[in-house]
Amino acid sequence: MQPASESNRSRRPTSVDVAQAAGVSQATVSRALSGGSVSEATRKKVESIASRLGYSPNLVARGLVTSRSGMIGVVVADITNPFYPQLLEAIGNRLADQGRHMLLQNAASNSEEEEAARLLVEQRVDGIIFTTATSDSVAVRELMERRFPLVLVNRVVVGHCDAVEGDNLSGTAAALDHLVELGHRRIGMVAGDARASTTRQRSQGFEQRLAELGVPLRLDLVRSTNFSYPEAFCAAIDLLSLDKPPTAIFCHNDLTAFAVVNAARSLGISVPGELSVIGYDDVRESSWESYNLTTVKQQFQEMAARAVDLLESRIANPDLPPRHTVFDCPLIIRGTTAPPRGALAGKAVPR
Amino acid sequence: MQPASESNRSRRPTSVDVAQAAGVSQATVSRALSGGSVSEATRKKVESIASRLGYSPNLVARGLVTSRSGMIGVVVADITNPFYPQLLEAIGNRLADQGRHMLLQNAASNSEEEEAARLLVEQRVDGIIFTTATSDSVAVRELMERRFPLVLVNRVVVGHCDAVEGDNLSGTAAALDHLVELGHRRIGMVAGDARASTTRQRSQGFEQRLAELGVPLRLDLVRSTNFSYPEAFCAAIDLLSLDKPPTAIFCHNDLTAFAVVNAARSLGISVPGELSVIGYDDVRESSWESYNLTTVKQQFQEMAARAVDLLESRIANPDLPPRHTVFDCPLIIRGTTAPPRGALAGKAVPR
DNA sequence: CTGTTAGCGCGTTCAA
DNA sequence: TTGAACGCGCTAACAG
Repeated sequence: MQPASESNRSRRPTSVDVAQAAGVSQATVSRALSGGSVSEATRKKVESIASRLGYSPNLVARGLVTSRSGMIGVVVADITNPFYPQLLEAIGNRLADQGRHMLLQNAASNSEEEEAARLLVEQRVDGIIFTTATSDSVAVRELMERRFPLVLVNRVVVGHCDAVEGDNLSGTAAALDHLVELGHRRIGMVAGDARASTTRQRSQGFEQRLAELGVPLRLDLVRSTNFSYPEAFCAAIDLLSLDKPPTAIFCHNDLTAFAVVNAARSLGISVPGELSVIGYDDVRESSWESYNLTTVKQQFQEMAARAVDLLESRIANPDLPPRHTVFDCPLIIRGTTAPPRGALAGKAVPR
Repeated sequence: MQPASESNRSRRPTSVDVAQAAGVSQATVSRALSGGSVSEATRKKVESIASRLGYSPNLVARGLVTSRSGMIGVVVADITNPFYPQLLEAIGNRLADQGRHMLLQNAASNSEEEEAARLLVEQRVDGIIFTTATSDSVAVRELMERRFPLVLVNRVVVGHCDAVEGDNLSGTAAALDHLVELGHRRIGMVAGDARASTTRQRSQGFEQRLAELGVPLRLDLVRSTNFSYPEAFCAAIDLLSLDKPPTAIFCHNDLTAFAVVNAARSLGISVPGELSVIGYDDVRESSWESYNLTTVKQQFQEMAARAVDLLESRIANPDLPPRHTVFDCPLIIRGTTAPPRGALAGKAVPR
């Protein structure tokens, strides 16, 4: 039934095929389809033939010529942490607006990050967004030296590099102000990976603000994690099993805050009755009734948009000076914070 | 300080550069670095020079020759639904094992799905994993006609195509058996998008099993959603505000089950005391204390691994007959299901 | 084992 | 406005 004439069934048509069918040169097809100067008549003809043949340009071949792939690499640390999907959604939307695509790499460890960066470079992405760079990140350092377009989200490293991040010091300060105002004096912390700049800044903000508030820093109430749920859960169990457990715990992200809340519940400790918990990020789940988490908000949309814009301008002009944008981190007070049991709500009773 | 001799600072070295430095032909470099037959001596020499120059092959150029990009496109419906990150993690790991990379596209609507597919094809991915295909998916149909390598995860469409999915009928049946056993008779359902095969199968299983169990199907207790949290939350408020609300609700995924639990809590309705809830997927969050959700488990790891394997073999041999793998969906009983208030735990009291 | 040659599909000169 | 020719960086065939 089918005409035997179509010799190459599964081969995708190329611009040469379109050119032959249209009776023009391949160069004319190229111009017609990408806005070059051609007569209106030939443009019409080429376009109609192209769509009839189901032609779509081969971006690989185009990339080889233009040395621009149209792809942006994005490296995340742990895609199952809800922070990243929500950030990725924002980044992806912004990239799509610009006709770009996202090559995603999950990189849990530093070595995986290097591997991810290598792959992205080999795939000739036009730029990379890192959301995972730790201070000892070899990959980032090497790319910077090569002047490869990249931007760090939620991280900074030594040396100068385009970056967007939240104001971790003031965000942490706001969280502590709230807790101390409520009357808490035994404040614990579930920290993230010490090599991440967010961890360092939030830990520093923690110490600093406690000092300013005249509240003792209790290092025995501080635990390090890798930002993951399981480690935070264990850390919380550990803290809550102390003879004198903290009355409040400040967590370096919402995921670990969830773990702390759940650990408390598993021990029959009520939140916020017996334990106050504060997270960081304000992922969507935090606002849902089951957690109703008091947390420090990161402005996802704005950070993502800014990161993409920074990268875009960096690709267009690699000689720009490094730029660094810091976003506000407002405290969102919800239901996991309350005065400590038996406290008189801090030093002052509101008039 | 720097020698002025390096004329082209920012240009990446090519295999020609390596060849010149090593005093061999470019073809030899290519062979040496990709396991061709060369003498051990020249291989050593080429490798050392390549790493000294910081050479890494241009995968775009390689792709143009081999017409294989090494990339797999993955299309998801809503990356903020925790089901997808957990599936993506598994897919990504499996792909990485095979030296491939993942080009991610978020496609909320059907038109976005077509756009996503078009982009992936233009980028010359070697194959596509769809996790979103609805029955009226034009994109999938077109790709199938072109015999483009693709596999559907958690979905099937009319026509034959490689696919992996859970056993939705038996999974749903197990959920209903559990509810009816507990004594529930007014069972509601928060369904997903009617165009998704999972929705159709789970709805069909719902009707079918209720009939088999002799429990009346109450269509007034059924609501459709787009699988999202906000729609499910509204649907739950709606159902729970009825004069005679359901005593149990079966949800088409965990995300909507979370919404139902939270909606109940926002109305002061206790779960499972006054309302039993069952989800579908068994995402990690379901097992955490705050939800402790009874749910039907999908076997992420296995489904992801199988999907990648199917795609890999399809790429290697496009003429394979279509294959369809169905995974068991065991019921995981946790804390959101209990007998309805005042019930005598079903028809029979165990001996 | 190695060098030479020929493309992969496209964008981009240079002439006409 | 259009066509011919070239080359992006690489792999694969073919000689030697």
